[in-house]
Amino acid sequence: MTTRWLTPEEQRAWRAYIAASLLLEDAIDRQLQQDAGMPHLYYSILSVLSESPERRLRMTDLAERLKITRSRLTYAVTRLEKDGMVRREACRYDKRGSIAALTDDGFAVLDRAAPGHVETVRSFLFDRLSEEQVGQLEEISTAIAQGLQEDGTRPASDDVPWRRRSSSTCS
Amino acid sequence: MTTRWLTPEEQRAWRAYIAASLLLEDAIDRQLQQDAGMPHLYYSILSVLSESPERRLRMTDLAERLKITRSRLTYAVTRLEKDGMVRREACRYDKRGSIAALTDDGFAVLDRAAPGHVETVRSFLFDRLSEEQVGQLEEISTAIAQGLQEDGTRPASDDVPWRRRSSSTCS
DNA sequence: TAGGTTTGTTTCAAACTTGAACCAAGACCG
DNA sequence: CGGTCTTGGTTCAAGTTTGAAACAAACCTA
Repeated sequence: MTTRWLTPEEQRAWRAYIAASLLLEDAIDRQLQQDAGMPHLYYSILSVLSESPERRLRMTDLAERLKITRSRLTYAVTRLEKDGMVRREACRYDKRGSIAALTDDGFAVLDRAAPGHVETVRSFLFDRLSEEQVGQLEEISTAIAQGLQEDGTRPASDDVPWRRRSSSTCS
Repeated sequence: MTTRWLTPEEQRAWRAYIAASLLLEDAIDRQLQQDAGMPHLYYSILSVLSESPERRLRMTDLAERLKITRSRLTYAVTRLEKDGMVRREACRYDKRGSIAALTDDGFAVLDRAAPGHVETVRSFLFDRLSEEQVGQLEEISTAIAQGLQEDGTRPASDDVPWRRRSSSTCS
């Protein structure tokens, strides 16, 4: 099977995409580091928690939503806990489980940083795109994400069709 | 000035984008780590070098093309040099300069890994998009990248309009 | 219900990134 | 020239990420 190389159009799209995503993440990380003292991911953790019922979520569910590994999340939450933004609680129904809960301090920080963050996302992303493009971006991103989740690191193909990990709310 | 929050459409686009970019980078990093023993960025370094005149480039120019900091590049090149993929050479015309040159070994590794890499990019990205969407992705990405480069970490606005760092080829 | 497997989470070492500080070497200017 | 500013690169410490290994609790299943 000979390789199907990228067409010139694909090349251009790919390179532009790489550059844009690098630059964008960088800009957002810098802004949040400045204004909230934490990188984007950490801010996202607070953000997701703040929108969850009772502002708490099990570690695995949190990792799932953020599309990161559990290990990475453990590290991040440990830091956030040290800073008092998050508190870890035991899960009553499953003694293995551990729940991350947003503290009032954490919420306050999020609240203070949110306007600046939104402004940044707006000025670097949405201000540059037409309404149409925003829709296109969503569709493109969704298509990509979907493809990547279906198989993740697919367990040998002789496995069960595919079962989504059920997320027990646990509280 | 009251914050202009993201509209529901923007929210969706933003979240989908974040998820997609995280997942995609992850998948590509894993594939390359597997097949080439190095993360995506390191592979890109070899790739950019391989397309440069004489397969060599000054550190600053390389960093510029890859949209990364010089510090990050220094670290990466040091590793690649240790692995024999790249060689550092002095710059004749500017004694400060240092040039990264792709070695034959480096080229060989690149050559061997390229098909798998392209295949991955294809299957996770381009196979999921229509021809039209590829064009849209390029336009969107270009718009974003452009906005982010113009100002970078803009030096106080009372500065010179903006001058692109000239990239002396130096050899 | 003992033994084996899966699931939820953390731990650990190695690799990588960040940003500020540092050190030359070129560029400028009086 | 001699001082000063800028540019190209590296260094260093602190922070983050990775992936594999370790654990413990829950879940089978015979």
